[in-house]
Amino acid sequence: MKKDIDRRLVYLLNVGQRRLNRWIEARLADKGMVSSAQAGALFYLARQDGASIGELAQALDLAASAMTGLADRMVRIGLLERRRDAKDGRAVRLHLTDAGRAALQAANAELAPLNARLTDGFSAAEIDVVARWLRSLQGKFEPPRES
Amino acid sequence: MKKDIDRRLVYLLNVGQRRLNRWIEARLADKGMVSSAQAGALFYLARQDGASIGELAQALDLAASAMTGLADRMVRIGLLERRRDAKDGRAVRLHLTDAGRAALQAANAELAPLNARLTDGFSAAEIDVVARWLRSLQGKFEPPRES
DNA sequence: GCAATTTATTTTGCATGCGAAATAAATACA
DNA sequence: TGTATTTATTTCGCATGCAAAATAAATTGC
Repeated sequence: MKKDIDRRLVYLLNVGQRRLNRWIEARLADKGMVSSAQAGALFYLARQDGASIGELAQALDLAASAMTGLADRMVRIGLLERRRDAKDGRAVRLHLTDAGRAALQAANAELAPLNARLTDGFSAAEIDVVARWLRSLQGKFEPPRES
Repeated sequence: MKKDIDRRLVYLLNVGQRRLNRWIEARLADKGMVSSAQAGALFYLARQDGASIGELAQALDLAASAMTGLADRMVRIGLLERRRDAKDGRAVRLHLTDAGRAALQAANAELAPLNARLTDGFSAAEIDVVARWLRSLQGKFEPPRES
């Protein structure tokens, strides 16, 4: 296990994230619900209905092309509606459908206990450290600028 | 931002992991190197050459089918060799090729400063908390048993 | 010894995410 | 005004990862 030292955090982060995601997916899929990525989009649209692809991509830290695909699938299964922006013909605005709102409620309910589980066994101070570390990654591993 | 409270850690973990991964990929890809997932397999095989698909899947916390695919691609580009186990005809043992060993060295060198960057700005005690938290996810979000 | 079961891996089909190149609409500027 | 550039999104091809079903080689139990 000694050789792992240099990649310990990378490894733990990778595995942790994947484990959590798998767990969420399994939990939601059991009940025929929306996936984890889709839930993220629903959560955001709940607050900002009509957000554009670009806005969502930025909020979820996704490449625009990934957001297009995610939106595609969500439109296909009836959770969202695409509407061309009237003022700016390039932009696409996404709107929750009734089914989307229902899915959001369901996912919200199913995932409500999640945060408690994530913080279980750690003090508030410790969770602060964890959150600060996770946030620090965003600055440290900024996508390379291309301007 | 208030509504985000319930998913803050999920979100930070997701974004943090993806940022880090993107950064690593970009760094390695620039120099025509191996991907992040492939580097993980190389690292493991460096210590356990001849490990089976199953052993690697377990070590990297991947589904067996994902490991098959990863090995496929690595064999295809000449980093690994597949050899049927002589004693157990079901098992496949993976071996580093010379190209694989070279790629490992290169990736090792390129990623050496990574751990320092990951811990930068945090005390050893804080990093311990982070590591403990990340490890705790593995127990809390264990894949559902099916026995 | 051999049918039933277990174990290791593969195949298939899909979602997610990325980067690079292509489109299309708006804006700048000459 | 009309061309050049910028901006928003999409398309394409690919890697990664998962779950479920299929294969194939051991192993168990009788």
